[in-house]
Amino acid sequence: MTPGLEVLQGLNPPQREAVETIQGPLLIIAGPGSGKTRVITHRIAYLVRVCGVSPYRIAAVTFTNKAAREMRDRLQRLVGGSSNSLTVGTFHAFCALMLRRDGAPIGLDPHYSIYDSDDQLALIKRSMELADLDPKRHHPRSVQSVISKAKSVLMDSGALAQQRENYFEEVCARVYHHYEELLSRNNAVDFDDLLMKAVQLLQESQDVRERYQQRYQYLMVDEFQDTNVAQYRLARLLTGEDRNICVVGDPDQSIYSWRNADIRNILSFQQDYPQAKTITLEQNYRSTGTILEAAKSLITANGMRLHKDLFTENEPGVPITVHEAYDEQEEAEFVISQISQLVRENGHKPGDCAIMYRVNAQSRALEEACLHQGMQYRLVGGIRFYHRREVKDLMAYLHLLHNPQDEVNLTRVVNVPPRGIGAKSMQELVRWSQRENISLYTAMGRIAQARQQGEQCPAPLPSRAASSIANFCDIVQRLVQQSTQLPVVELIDQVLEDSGLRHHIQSGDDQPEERWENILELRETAREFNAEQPPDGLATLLERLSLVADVDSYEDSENSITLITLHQAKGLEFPVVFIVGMEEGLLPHSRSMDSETELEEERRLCYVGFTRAERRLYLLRAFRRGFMGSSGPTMASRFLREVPEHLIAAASRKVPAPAVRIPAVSTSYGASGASGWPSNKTPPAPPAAPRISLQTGDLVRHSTFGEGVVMECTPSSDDHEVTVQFSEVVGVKKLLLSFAPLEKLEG
DNA sequence: TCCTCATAACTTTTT
DNA sequence: GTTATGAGGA
Repeated sequence: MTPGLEVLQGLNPPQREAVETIQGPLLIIAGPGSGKTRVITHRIAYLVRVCGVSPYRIAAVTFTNKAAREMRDRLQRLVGGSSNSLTVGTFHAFCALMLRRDGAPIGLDPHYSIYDSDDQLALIKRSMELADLDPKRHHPRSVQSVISKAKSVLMDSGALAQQRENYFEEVCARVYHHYEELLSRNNAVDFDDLLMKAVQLLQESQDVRERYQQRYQYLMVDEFQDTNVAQYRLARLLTGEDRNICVVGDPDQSIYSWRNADIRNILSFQQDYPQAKTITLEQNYRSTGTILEAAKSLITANGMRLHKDLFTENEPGVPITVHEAYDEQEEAEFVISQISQLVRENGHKPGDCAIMYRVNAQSRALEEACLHQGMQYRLVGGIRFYHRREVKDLMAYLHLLHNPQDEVNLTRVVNVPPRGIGAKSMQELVRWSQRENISLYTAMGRIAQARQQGEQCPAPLPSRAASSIANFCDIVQRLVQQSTQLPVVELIDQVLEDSGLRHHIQSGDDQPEERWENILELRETAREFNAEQPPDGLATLLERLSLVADVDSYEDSENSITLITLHQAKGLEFPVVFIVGMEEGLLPHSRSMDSETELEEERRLCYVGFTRAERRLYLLRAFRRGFMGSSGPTMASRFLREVPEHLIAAASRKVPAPAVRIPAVSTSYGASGASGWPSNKTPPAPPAAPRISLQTGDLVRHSTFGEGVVMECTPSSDDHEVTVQFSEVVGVKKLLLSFAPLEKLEG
């Protein structure tokens, strides 16, 4: 056999065709569990080992760091050491590096800071002040989203001003203009800029463009359905004459349109490259027949879709379990006890099991249940590590040292820990620096210098404030000097000491141990790639840390179950999957329910959840769910109804219509068993009052109207309106559940 | 200037 | 149930 040809072994015909198609544009539509990553990595291995292409000339861009890392690991195994010279990374990381190395033609200083969305928001608020806008009238967040959206389609403020469609966009364009100026004055770029400026660079500098095009002869784009216009444009710009671009995606798993991902890129691709070959991967290797069929039924409810015919040769497996709990506590307790049972009786490990939910807030009840039942768990995401205050503070110091023009980060740390430079002093200082037309950092430098030379403070500041500022400035200047010489870990230690941050955190009364742990974790991360020493160590560290999400620190552990949002679960797989909160308003989310396209995205999200499961799938809902403090009744998710009845375990019950359970006046049926409640016996302690649950079709008895059938049960403010068909004489009555003397009949 | 307390406002998903 | 903001007092 020709050396290297074993990379073709074990591939099915379409997979093999995808691997062997190396010339020209290629679109791979890859259903869930169809071996997508396998195809990408084997295709790269094929290029390197069979076709003799230098790894240096191959780039693979992904959407998340996690995907990039996984790809890198697999390639390492397939092509060995030379995989190091492959370019594998996220769009953002790729752009950040390109801009740092080659950003000069578009006037970018390589020491630029990268602002995350929080920094972005802070700067937008400042821009709104400059534009004389009342933040109460226009929500900074909405402005942020308009600006970000504009950037994602490569519109600058001028373009937005021209193409505005309403008054609000006009306002945003004004803010955007100030925002652009502030960014450039701070020598900073936001996430969107990384893409937009990279495109700008490639468009405007022929030299840079040609260099990159020559270098990258083969480009692969993973999760293509999640790319936005800027990312697609970037991919096209990187693809030179050879047009060896291969994009892989699944429109049915597009769940990031809110982040301006544009499924239409797939259509554009076919238009832009009419000669492109399309290969569809339809065989699923992951899930049981039952799970796949449920997922297929669900997704066919969506309108516009690219046709796909998924199939599997796997066993049908066990039916899907649908469980209806009373509230989220019971839901959580059920899930955890179910997992314990699977571990005891079915030979599963806790690590096989994942619980997925729509919003992070849902993890709380699950965590409590884990604690309660002594189950180890790993929470993915949540309050993100890099968003924690102490972590952001330390990061802000590091950013400041690397880029002293960065006023967002300067402002953030100037009084952390408190050193007597309050809002008032800063306001004065800003005003003075503007009059003098110098940056904040320079202004501070002047004050410090005057002080050293025993001169009077040049700025109109109280002497106390002036000396605090001079002090702070001395510290920062000293650290800036050290930043180019010390390895990053030592620099971090120095910062922690000199700034007083360590003392501040450790002596604070807000969970000092935990916060210090977080600092140490950051320090540990820095130590891990300490191999990259100064002078570039700090830049690399900042770049990486600015672009990582927490999924990256995700590690398998066979003793812990996984708690994860549906979004983050994309790309993962688990033998056992629980999806909780299958309720209208949660999944689909209430903010997506009034638009058909958004609703379809919710359905795709649900589909992503279903297709993560290999062997067992559990769908859960609660009749009542806590909602910002108070709790209220819920309606079953329409997605539950889209799962064919015959795939669901007989023991579990499926709700065809809204059902509620609230305290009732009638007590005649006593214990909870009588209400037809699922058999698990864990009603949480407090609810002493008997409860009644009604759903369409239930038989009830009313003290005056007699027996009837429930037609409908809808929640109204604090109560429930029940429509009941009584005898022909009585007719249909609408009743309020809390007042009506209703009693549920079994049968 | 800084800290405490109260109030409001808000929660989708993330590079 | 949370976190961001504001007023008022030390």
